[in-house]
Amino acid sequence: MTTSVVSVTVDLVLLTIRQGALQALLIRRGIEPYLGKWALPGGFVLPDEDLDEAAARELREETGLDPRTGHFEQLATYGAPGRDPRGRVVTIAYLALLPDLPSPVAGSDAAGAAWRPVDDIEAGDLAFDHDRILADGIERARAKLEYTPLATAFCPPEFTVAELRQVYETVWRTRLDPRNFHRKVTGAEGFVEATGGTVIRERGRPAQLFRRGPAALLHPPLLRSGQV
Amino acid sequence: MTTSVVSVTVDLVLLTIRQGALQALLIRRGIEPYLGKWALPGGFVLPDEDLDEAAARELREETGLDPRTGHFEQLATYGAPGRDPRGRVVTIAYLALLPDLPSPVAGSDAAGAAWRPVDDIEAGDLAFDHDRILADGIERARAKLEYTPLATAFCPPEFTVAELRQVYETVWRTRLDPRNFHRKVTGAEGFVEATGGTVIRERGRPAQLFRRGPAALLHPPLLRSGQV
DNA sequence: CGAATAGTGTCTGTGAGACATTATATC
DNA sequence: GATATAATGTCTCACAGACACTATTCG
Repeated sequence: MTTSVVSVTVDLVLLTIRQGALQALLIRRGIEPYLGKWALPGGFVLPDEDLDEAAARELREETGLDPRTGHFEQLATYGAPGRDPRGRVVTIAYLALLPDLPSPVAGSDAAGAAWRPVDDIEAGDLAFDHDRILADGIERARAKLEYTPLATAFCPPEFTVAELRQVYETVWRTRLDPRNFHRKVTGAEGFVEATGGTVIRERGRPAQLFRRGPAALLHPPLLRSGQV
Repeated sequence: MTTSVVSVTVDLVLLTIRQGALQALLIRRGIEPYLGKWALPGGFVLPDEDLDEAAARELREETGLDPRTGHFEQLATYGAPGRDPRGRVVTIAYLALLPDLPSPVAGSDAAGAAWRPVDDIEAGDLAFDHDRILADGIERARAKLEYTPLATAFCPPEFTVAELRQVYETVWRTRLDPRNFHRKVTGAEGFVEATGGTVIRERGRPAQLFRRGPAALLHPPLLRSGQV
């Protein structure tokens, strides 16, 4: 039996909603290969580190965020033989859904880091196979909004129904009926809980504030196929 | 930046339905560590092999099956530092849903291989962290039957609605109403297509034969939460 | 007051689940 | 004939989507 000795990295698809657009955190590479190109943040797994730990450490290093903020999960693993010119590198990609951060890129050690609207990133813009990893992450996020309450991961701890609706509209790139959306969100068991507070964003009637509820799955789900 | 040099393997969660039970293919280990213990089939990734290729090769070696039979997808990656006593081994697990095979374990190179009902496999029965990998695979299969037509992957190329229903009943461990199930399956766009043939399994009215349809997702889905 | 946003109510069509009925085979 | 399985139909309730209407703020 032949063993295959390879390097193992983690790469992060960090998604947030800023300025009404779904955005991903990218870093500008400071070393070869792909020097100067944009790439997903990531790095090598340390010898005594579990994969989740490595991803959480990279998240802290790149954003200063605690992985318990928002949502964090393993996405998929990529290991085509030629994906890194330096040799055999297998990367485990992680997906994080984050609220709009006050200090976007706090403690980044990369040459440069920036949030970029995912619609502005075109095929070939990113180093390695990061185009595909990013696309897979976005698709995972879109699908998960249907059956899980993860849209709340894009929101601050307290949010209004309208803000949650804007998350869905931004991620799915659709328009949703505010009245039906309100009824479905407040009717789905454990999706959101009223905090009792209210807030006025611009003008109009004050909106109730909610926090995320305890449900792990949405019953009934909010389907993209419908028009809500 | 420190690189982490590790070995990379693929492990397979192979699921089928035999004798009315959801069963997984296990091999009895012929070498240390865990000599004599049951484990998931798998092996090292070869130097010039993509991960999917390695998993497909292992599938062929263990079962003689072509990966295009049934359904095949990446499940998740496991890499806790102590999961293999020989050193750092990261494993990418794959999930396959297979029809009941005529020759269960054709060309296996393992000391012994057998289909085992998953309900008979208890915590601690399997080597390494394969208990958890198997559990993750079963849960993935259960969830995917809701929103995708993958139940057909457990069936031969032509099957009856009753056989498809038995797949759902076996995987979900529930009873489904045959009449409502028939209406929902034949009503879901692209789930199944009638071949025109009929067959009599034991006695009773002949059943229509179907093949899998072109749909990748079920609209509307078949939800576990309901009673069908 | 009007404009804007938040939230509730009402109506209609469709699907889920419960279950009756008909169809076609074997014994 | 009886029995078993397949397939269709019927009924009721709940939810989805469309959209009218009320509530509460700012200017």
